[in-house]
Amino acid sequence: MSNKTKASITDMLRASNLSITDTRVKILELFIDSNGALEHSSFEKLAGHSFDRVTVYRTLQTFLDKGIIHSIPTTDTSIRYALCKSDCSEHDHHDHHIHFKCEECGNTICLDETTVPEIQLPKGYAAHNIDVVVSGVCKECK
Amino acid sequence: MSNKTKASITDMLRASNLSITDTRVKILELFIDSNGALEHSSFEKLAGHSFDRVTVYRTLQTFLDKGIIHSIPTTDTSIRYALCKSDCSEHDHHDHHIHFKCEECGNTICLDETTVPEIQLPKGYAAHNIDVVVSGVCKECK
DNA sequence: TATGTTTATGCAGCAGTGTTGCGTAAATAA
DNA sequence: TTATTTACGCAACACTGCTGCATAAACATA
Ligand SMILES: [Zn+2]
Ligand SMILES: [Zn+2]
Ligand SMILES: [Zn+2]
Ligand SMILES: [Zn+2]
Repeated sequence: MSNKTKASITDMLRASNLSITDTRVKILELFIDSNGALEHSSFEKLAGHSFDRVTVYRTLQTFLDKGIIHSIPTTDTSIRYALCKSDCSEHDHHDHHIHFKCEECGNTICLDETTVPEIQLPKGYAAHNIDVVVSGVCKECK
Repeated sequence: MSNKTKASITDMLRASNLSITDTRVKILELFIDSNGALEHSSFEKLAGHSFDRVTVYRTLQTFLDKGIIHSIPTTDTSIRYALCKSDCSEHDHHDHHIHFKCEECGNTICLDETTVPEIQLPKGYAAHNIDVVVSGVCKECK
């Protein structure tokens, strides 16, 4: 982790009116380093048990609220999170990209270059949010 | 539950080479009656604690394996299941419809009349399955 | 830099969820 | 009806997510 990245992490936190704490910086570092979606249990493993489970929960919830990360739906019981790259803010997420889950390596990634297609809903349904999760084989594993 | 439906339930089970047991019949009845997606905890409530939690888990897993039900991704930790209406079979699910989760009533339903759109993936990615979950307000709640 | 106030963290404890092993009961085959 | 196969129920366990509260850390102010 370069000093440059560390500086941008503190900037991110300040921009969301969050105080700079070791846990928050570390979790953001993990997001940046991982370059993909992380599930909850990953943080404890990756961070080497250096902070409490409860703190991780609260930190992720805070990041979600502030529009720093977004959650990705899964068909298992874990929730995955990834950094918001567009300019999301508090109560105003607008990540409109597709998520890809590789069946080989298990990684889930944000396909930032994609956009979710227009969905034609039956009459009477109003859409607020659309989640598209594609599973298959990623370009590393093919 | 009419006798006619009961007969078709036993047919469903026989078609998948599953023995006819009270639990399996009851769970299929609940699916048919609910007309939507059920999450795990629903079964225990709806069935009035008439069978064990473990049995429910195993039954749902069996139904998933046999292509009788499909799972629907969520951003919470619950998994929702719904009956497959197309002719899915063991190891060969091909439900290509959109799922809708209502933010008002909380219900999740299969929009059987819809089809998932073509998704343009970046080079190197191979898609096996596409899940589209739209959240918003359903036609009952608007 | 030192001090007071606000905020985040860690811990203990709890409820809910999902899994495994094993003996018993039920369903199917004969 | 009996034998064999399969499913069920129970006990026990691990994991997950949450809450309250005391303490520690971060921030604002002087
Ligand atoms: Zn992969
Ligand atoms: Zn994403
Ligand atoms: Zn509704
Ligand atoms: Zn469906």
